[in-house]
Amino acid sequence: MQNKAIFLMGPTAAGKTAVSLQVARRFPVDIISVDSAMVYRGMDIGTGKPTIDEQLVAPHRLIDICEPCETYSVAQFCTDALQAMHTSWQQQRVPLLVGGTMLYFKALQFGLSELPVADPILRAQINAEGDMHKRLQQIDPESAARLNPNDQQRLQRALEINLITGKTLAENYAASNSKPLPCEVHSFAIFPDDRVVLHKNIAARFDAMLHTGLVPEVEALHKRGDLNINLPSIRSVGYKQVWNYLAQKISYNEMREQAIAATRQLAKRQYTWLRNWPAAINFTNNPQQTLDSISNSMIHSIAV
RNA sequence: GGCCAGAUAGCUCAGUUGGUAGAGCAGAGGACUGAAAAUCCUCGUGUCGAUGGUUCGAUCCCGUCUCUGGCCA
Repeated sequence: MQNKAIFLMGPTAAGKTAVSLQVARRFPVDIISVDSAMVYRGMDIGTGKPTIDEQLVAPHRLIDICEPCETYSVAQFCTDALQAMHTSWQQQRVPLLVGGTMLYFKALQFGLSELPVADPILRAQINAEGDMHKRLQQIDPESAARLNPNDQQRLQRALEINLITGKTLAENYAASNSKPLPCEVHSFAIFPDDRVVLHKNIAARFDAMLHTGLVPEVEALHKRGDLNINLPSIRSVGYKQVWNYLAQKISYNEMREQAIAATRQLAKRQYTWLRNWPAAINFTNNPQQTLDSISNSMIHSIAV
């Protein structure tokens, strides 16, 4: 029998967790988180992590797998997710991949090229030398033309790959065959039809996070001493704004407004991914649709 | 009640020595190969508070009114 997997995608605050738990109550699935922020330990409230009780409904993978001082990555995710999926298949269970980190979904399903891992020392060097766009023009004009001179992050990465491999980005892409996911994928996406509804949900959800102790949670991270605003963990939505509030750079009210706005912007980028998703998606976009009917169609799709 | 300062984009404000206006934020769309909840690109017509007057022409000058701050009573 062909291995199968379910993808459940959707913008933040769309209700993915509730749907995944409903499916888990009715079908033997392992829930694999596809979320670049839930991987960090100690970041629970702000990432909307399933609670301890919720995590008991079904096995949850790729949650709390690294420290906030570490840097997780797409490539690491692909390795970890694939391993978790194999475990599920061995146990005759179906992996249910749930999350909103769309690059992770894409890389997992369609594969990544084999490229060198990030090298912090080399990156620091690249930064110190400055004028990344000009440098890239000299060694990889094609990539330099494609990248915006202001996109420091991608320019840095392109230079890094060049310096390590001695080859251009295109040459690297061509040289390696990216491996697509070796299974049948059933993709679902949920999101409110009405953006106003989503925006309301986002604001209500952030206020709920504040009520349940987001500020003390970030305060604990702040006090550790080994974290800073440049880390991927602390830069994530909500954490960054509370961090700035604790550093007395913004007021409580500004923190709240900015965090909610940042969440909306995140959701907007997630909508862009979903609209242009390269594979067929079973859109489940009616906000009135019950958990039961959504989970029904998901279970039905793999049961046949 | 008197005096002063405001009233311009959803918000905060800039500006026009009189020729109907522009930034930041928010918002919308897009890109996306080891930081991706990141990073980056594109998009700005709004009775310039209301109403009279001066003027070829007023959001800008003058009068009156309304509202909001502040000060004096």
